[in-house]
Amino acid sequence: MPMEARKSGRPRVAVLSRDLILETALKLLDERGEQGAGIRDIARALEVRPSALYNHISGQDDIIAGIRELVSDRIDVSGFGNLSWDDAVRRWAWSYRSAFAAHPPTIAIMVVTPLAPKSRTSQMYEAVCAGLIEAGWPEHMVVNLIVSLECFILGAALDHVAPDNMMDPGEDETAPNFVAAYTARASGLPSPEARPTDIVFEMGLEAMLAGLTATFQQLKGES
Amino acid sequence: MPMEARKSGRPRVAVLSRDLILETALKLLDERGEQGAGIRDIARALEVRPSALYNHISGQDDIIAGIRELVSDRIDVSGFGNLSWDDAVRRWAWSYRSAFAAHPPTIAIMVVTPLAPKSRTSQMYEAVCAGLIEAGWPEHMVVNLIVSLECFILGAALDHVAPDNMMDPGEDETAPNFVAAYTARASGLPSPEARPTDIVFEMGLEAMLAGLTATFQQLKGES
DNA sequence: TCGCAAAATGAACACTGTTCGTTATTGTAG
DNA sequence: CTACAATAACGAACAGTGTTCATTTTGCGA
Repeated sequence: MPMEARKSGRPRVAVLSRDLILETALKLLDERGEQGAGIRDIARALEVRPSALYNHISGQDDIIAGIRELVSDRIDVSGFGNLSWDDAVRRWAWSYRSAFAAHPPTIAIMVVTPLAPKSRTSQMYEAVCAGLIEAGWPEHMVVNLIVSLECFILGAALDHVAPDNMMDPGEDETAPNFVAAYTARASGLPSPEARPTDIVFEMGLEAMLAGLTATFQQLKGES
Repeated sequence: MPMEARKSGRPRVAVLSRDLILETALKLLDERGEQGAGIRDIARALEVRPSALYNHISGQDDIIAGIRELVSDRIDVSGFGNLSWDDAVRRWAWSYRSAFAAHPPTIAIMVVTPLAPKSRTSQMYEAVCAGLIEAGWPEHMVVNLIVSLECFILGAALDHVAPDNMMDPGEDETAPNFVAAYTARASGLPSPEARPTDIVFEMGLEAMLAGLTATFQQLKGES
């Protein structure tokens, strides 16, 4: 750990690598959120100059795409092939939400960044596809099913990082039904430390799975 | 429309207003997307200096929050009180997705920005709450129901602005099921110009509504 | 050993959102 | 009507962002 200024020129021992940069970025995201994980923050944490990072990554978008890969590793696909398809989806969905809720910036980028072939994210999709096809879902429906679940999951991940009271209507006398419903919601929580976002996620996921299960049984009934 | 440089000091006729700034920002977002709608872009479009905007808005976050209000106006709540609750939700959800898909930046901010009392967004929630409560949904469940639908809608809005081929696995031989499912999806489109995101949205929404309808009927059966 | 490539620092760029001083005009109170 | 405070524009500059490119130093392969 050098206490003096590092010399210009190639170091004797490599200081940086792509993986190190990505792991540092993810760590900063975890600790400080989006605002504390910029190029300069990462460079400072690694005790190099910001421009040194560009020898290993092409830019900030590259960092975010790499973080996405790291986060994808946290998505639990172990249920597919071992549990019923809907239980496997439950496990996948909860772990998926949890993985991305910790890193909101990756959500917007993930939705917009083309998938790199042979990436970890690609392998995650492979496991889910294989599980659903094996369970009996028609091939042409599987990707749509995954994406629609993902829409819900990613929206829910964003919801999970928002403050719990951000939808509080206060004492708005122009919105009496909204106020009453919001108040009633708080008194309907199973326990004081329960997060509303967990209730929302379970409600939405179970509704989707119930609907998909009905579709699935209809398809089985037709064949 | 002055052809010469505007003088320093208060103008004889007001040049700016909060509404004008917000409408211009929304227009730029529509035309150029997020990258073409910054403070300097708005100022340039209105032929003033960037700092002049700060007499009417507190900052960029304020602009985005204002845009959110304008976009909320485009959400169609007319079905509530006039249609069955699930048909009203369908109309709301499709218009909601459409309104926000055009302005991705507002999604991230909306999820994180506390709701201002008596705002248009608040009125939108009031209409939805009133409709669902009138239809018979228990008060304590209504907000959770709305938020879970919103999670899906906002995720789907993000999905809708992404390129259609961003999930293309190409010829990845390590992901055969994924490749097969992706290929089969393309051949399963109802028409060549159909957007996959519309299929996804309908599939997910209908699944959620089917599940919620089952829950609703269960609640009615219990009472 | 030599030459080229890699990887670090250094210097600077273009751009962002924002603050605050100056200028010119309006609005309000006496 | 006058004086002063408030308003709203421009001007100048700030702090911060991601990035490029030149220079320096070292590793690696032939």
